[in-house]
Amino acid sequence: MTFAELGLSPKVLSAVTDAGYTTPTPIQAGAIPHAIEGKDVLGIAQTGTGKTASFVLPMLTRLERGRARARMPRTLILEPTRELAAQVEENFIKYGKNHRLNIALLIGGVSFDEQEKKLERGADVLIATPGRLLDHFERGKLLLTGVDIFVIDEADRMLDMGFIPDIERICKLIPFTRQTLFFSATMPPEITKLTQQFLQAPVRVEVAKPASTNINITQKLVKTGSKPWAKRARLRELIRGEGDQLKNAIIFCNRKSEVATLFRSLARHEFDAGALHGDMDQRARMMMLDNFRKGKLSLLVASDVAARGLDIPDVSHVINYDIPTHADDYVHRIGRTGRAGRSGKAFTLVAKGDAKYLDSIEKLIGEDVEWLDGDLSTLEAEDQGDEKPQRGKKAGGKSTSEDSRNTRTRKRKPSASSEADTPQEAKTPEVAAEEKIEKPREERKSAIKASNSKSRARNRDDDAPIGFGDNIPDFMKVPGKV
DNA sequence: AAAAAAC
Repeated sequence: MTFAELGLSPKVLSAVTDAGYTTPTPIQAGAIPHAIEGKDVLGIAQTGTGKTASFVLPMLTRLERGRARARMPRTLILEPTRELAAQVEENFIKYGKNHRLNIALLIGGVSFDEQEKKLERGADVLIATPGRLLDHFERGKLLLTGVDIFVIDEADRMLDMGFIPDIERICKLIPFTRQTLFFSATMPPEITKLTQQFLQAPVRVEVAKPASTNINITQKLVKTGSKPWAKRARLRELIRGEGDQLKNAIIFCNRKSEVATLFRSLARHEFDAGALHGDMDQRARMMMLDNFRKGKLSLLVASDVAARGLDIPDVSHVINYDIPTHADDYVHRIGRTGRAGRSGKAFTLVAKGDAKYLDSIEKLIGEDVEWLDGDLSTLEAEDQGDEKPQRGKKAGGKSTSEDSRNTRTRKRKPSASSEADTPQEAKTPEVAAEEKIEKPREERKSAIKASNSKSRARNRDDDAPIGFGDNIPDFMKVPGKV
C-alpha cells in the first residue's frame, strides 16, 4: 500500500513525498479514503500512529475546491491543549505547502488581535482549543455556520479535562450537514455516547496498539529515597549513568510546582534543561518545546501537559520523576519515546509509598516492569537511611530548598566526572528564561491567601458575618468559634 | 491528587 493509492490530490501527494513518506500507517490507510469521500470517520488510535496526518491529508484534498469567507471558517479542528493545537497547525503548514490556505490557530495565552485578523481574512483551516474558540465566538468574531469539516481530536482527553459540555455547545453551532472526523485513543462509555450524538453512519477505523506493548521501549524501575533531595540526587545519578545513550529526555513530574523546583535544581547543576507546564507563560511554553525539539535543550521537565500526543520523533528517554498516579498516564508518558521506529528507554523512579501506583500500572500494561537495581522489598530498608549526607545544616529545615541553596551560594563547577557525562553548553538562555516561568498557581494562591488572612485578621474575625458589628446574633455565629 | 483550558 502506498499514499498514491489513497485518492489524495497531486498537490497533497507531492508534499507527502517531499516529507519522505511513501507508506501510510494503518490508521492513515483506513481513514483517508473514506474521509476524502466525505464520510464521517471514527478513528480509535493512540498518537504516534500517524493519526494527525490521517485527517490533515484528506482535509487538504477536500479544501482545494472553494474558498473561505470572512469570519466563516470552512473547517474546525478542536484540540485539548495549546501545544497539540500548534502541532496540528505545523502539519497543515508542512503538507499544505503547495496550497494557498489561510490557517488560523486560536489558543489561549496569546493576544486576540492577530487571531482576529486571521478570522477576518477568512480561514480555510481553524485549529482551536475550546476556551479561546468560544471566547472569540462570544465576541462575535466568528460564525461556525460555514464549517464543512469538523474534527474532534483526543476526545477521551477532552472528556478527562471536562471539555465535553463546551464541545457539545460548539457542535450545536455547526451545520449538521458537515463531515465529522472523531478521534479517541480509548472508547469509554461516555465517548461512545458522544459518537452516537455527533457522527452519522461513521466508518470505524481501529488501530489497537497501546504504547505499553511498543517493543521499542525498554522500561525500567529505579529505586529512590522519597525525600525531594534524594529523588533529585537519584535522578542526576541516573542521567549521568546513561551517558551518551541519553540524547534527550522528557522528565515527568506530577505537580506543576515540582516541575518548577526540579527544573531550577537541574539548571543549577548545570544540566541543559527546560521546563513545561500549564501555568507558564505561553511564550515560554512554546520556546521550551521548540528548543527541546531542535535539540538546543536535552532535558525537558514537564507536567502531564506533555504526556499525550506531543510528537517529538527523537526522544531517547522518558523519565518518570514522579510515578504517575493514574495508570493510563504512564502509558501516555512513556509513549513519548520509542517513536517512528526508533528505540527508547523509559525509567520510573519508585519510592516508598509508590507501591500501589506501581501495582495498577503493571496491572494495566499486563506485565511486570524490571528493576534497574534492587526491588520493591529493598525499598523500605533503603528509605530508613534517608538522612541527607551532609553535615552542618540546620536540622529540621526545609529539605526542599536546601539542595538549591547549596549550589546557589557556592556556584561550584561540575565535577570532572559529571562534566564528562552531562550535556554541555550549559550556559543556556533557558536558564535566564527561568524568570519567565510563572509561579505555580497553588503557590500564588497560598500567597494571596496568606496576605488576605493577614489583612483580615487586622480587621475582624474571619468568618464573622458582615453588618452586625460586635452584636452578632448567636445563630449566625460559626459553630466552634468563640 | 493533579493536570489541562478563557478573559
